[in-house]
Amino acid sequence: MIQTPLAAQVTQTLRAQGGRMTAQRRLILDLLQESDSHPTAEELYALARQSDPSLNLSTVYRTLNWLEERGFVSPRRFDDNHAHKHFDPVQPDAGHVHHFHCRNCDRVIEFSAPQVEQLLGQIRGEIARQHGLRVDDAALVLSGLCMDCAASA
Amino acid sequence: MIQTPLAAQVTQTLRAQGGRMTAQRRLILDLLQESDSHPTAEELYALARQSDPSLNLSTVYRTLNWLEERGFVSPRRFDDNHAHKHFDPVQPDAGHVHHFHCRNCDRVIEFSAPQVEQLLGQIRGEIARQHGLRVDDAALVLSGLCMDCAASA
DNA sequence: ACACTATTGCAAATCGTTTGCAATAAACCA
DNA sequence: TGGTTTATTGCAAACGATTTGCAATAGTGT
Repeated sequence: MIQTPLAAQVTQTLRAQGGRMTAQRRLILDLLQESDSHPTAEELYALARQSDPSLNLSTVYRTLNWLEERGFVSPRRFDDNHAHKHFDPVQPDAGHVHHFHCRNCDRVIEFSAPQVEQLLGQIRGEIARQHGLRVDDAALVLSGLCMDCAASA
Repeated sequence: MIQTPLAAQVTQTLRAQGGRMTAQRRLILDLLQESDSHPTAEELYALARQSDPSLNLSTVYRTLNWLEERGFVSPRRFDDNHAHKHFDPVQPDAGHVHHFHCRNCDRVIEFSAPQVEQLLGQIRGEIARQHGLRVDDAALVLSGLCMDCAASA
């Protein structure tokens, strides 16, 4: 059986923990890996049902939570209002990535910017000292219109 | 009647739009203005009920939404998981503010960092060109432990 | 003071997500 | 290969945060 890298890695972890690789999980994993815009559970569910109409939404959520607990995806909310989580497949090798969120179509685009890393290094220390905080993480989120939405506007 | 700046401003807008300044709204506005850590609706509700036990949670939500629609507060989610909105009173004069979120006590601390503004100026153009995006806004969120939580850890 | 209608409290609905449970099906073993 | 074990599924019901319909209440301009 051909496996996408993600599915292969997950299968290993699964085996090691007495878990089982099911058709549903494989489907969800493959869709997650293909997708470039970090999908929400609903989006993944809609896609998955094209291949397996009997798949249940709660299975999608359970799979995503399982993946999250083991560090294979990380959830993010981009919309401050009625917000659903987007699931971001984690590439262990890639450094810190930042995100752009299209406020029209809800699509998410990843980018990395070395200058940002550098600045964050400074800022973190400075802010930490100034306010007495312990800064563990920094996320930069840009928002606006993606290429497609900008074109059709 | 003594009015906090926020309440005064809101009253003006209210009048201009045929709205009414009620005791509930005044209470919520004053608490919002006093509070330094951007409170959630529930937090505001709990505080407000100390003065007015008959206040209803839906009134808090309605007031916050009304304020949001007119640009007096802006909602933000900091926790990527089970997340509630925090409401951030908007100071028209202050420039772009960024946020620190304590992952232990959920407190939010504002800060401004001119260097970030500067960098964003560069990045925005670069990212925009590179990915064909139109970048309208940028938010930097730091997270970790606030002073109090860091001390007691 | 009166009338007009914006706003309230209440209860029920909503949205995204989670959970209990009995039925199903991977994985391990004879 | 078939049988056993138990992790995983589908379903329906529960969940927490937020929103809504509605009749009762109370600001505001006259």
